[in-house]
Amino acid sequence: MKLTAGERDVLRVLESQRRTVSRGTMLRRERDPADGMWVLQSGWAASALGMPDGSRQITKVHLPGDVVGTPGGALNGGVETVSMLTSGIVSPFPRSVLTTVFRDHQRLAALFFVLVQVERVSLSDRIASIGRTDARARVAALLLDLTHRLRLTNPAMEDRLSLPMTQEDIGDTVGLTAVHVNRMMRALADDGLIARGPGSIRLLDEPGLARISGYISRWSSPDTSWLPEPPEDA
Amino acid sequence: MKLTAGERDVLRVLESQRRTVSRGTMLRRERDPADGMWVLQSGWAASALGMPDGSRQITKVHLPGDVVGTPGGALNGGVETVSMLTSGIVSPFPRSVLTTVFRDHQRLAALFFVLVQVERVSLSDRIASIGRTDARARVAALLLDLTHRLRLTNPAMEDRLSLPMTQEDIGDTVGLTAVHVNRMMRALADDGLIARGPGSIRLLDEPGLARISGYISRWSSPDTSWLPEPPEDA
DNA sequence: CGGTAATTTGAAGAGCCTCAACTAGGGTGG
DNA sequence: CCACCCTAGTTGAGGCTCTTCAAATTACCG
Repeated sequence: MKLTAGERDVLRVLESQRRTVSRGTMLRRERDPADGMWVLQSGWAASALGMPDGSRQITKVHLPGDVVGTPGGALNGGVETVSMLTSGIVSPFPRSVLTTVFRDHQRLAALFFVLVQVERVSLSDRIASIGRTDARARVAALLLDLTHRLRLTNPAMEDRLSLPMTQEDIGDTVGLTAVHVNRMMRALADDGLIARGPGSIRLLDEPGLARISGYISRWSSPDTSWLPEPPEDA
Repeated sequence: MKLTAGERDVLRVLESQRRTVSRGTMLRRERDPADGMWVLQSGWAASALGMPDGSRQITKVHLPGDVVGTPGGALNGGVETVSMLTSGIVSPFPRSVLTTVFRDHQRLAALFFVLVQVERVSLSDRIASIGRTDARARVAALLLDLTHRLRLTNPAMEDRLSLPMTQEDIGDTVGLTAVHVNRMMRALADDGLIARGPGSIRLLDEPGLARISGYISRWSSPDTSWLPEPPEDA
């Protein structure tokens, strides 16, 4: 789909401001007032909920190119803690831009709608993974999910996944303890499904991983046939 | 927030068609072509994913008034199976209406965007519940969630929750077996947190339920301050 | 090169599942 | 009108998965 000049202008505004953030930086804390979203230019981030007992659940791992903190665009209270898993660069996506988009760039607005739907499906898949599959399958599903998403922006990527998450992070994402994540990674390696290096993992048998995890790639191009026509450019 | 005459017209079109459906009816199956969404006029429905081993995970329980099958509005393939938990009435929400809304009713489009964000937050909460709390807490959180949502449309509702889900349904929602759901309901009753009747439940101690489940009500009114102005009516 | 964070491994126990049997209700057909 | 059946709920026993706690090893960073 080709963007019009006007649409490109809007998106370019978003990249005008860039903020370098280090690992562990919290872009927003739960209950903070929500003032907008971010575009993650580089680095990995995570949205997480804190539990009363002190543990946390990562609800979404954000990769470069993702729009981060989308609930902050539309909802008042900050619902999730957004923090950097690695150092990186973020561009603020203020609410005012969202207003402009919905007012003047209908097609772009519809695209954002699609974007959130894709996120929604992704969350549904994680619920199914955590709720109905065992530990090994959950870890496998996460590895496949990250790999497929990274391939979208880097088609050259092969079977090597550079994974800047600690086993604690992984556990917080798939609902396991770090200790058990460690055992499951070992199990996957013992079964020849993956090979582990420092800070990276090779997926030796993607069909095998998909089989044990029930993973289905949903990252094909979404439907854009229903989008309204963009307004004429000046 | 007051809707304009034009906006009301669009929404009224959605209610023009009504289809009566019985319990168990599948509005859409996974992988079916997705042709749109529905407005659930009455009855309860569920969106679910089927797992390779034959089990299923309910990703969302839909109550009267909900827009059901939102991914089908924006995405091509049907990703979830949508089925009726009770008999009820649904109104089709075809994609073409979504196109119209985004083209001619910017503020309404933004409202839909907010709606999906609310859904997204709800899914995040369930992930945290399933991933990081024990069985009793998960059941308690579900009961509270349903109660709070029903109160939005029926403020007169007190502590009695009419619950037309089987224990199997509940288990599929919170990631447990029906057998264990049964034990947890009994435990909640033994602790004086709930009282069980046939087809309904009384929440005797909502603060207590909230405490053990870590449940936080997010169903306060969403932020609408950022919405663009609606177009002038003719 | 020292100190801290992250990973790894073991042992024991808790939580949830599986299997199985039994009960209660609600509808249907004889 | 009752016998029957099918679904849903209930309860018990045993086992497996995952957690917890603890300690040792390795990697990383200043």
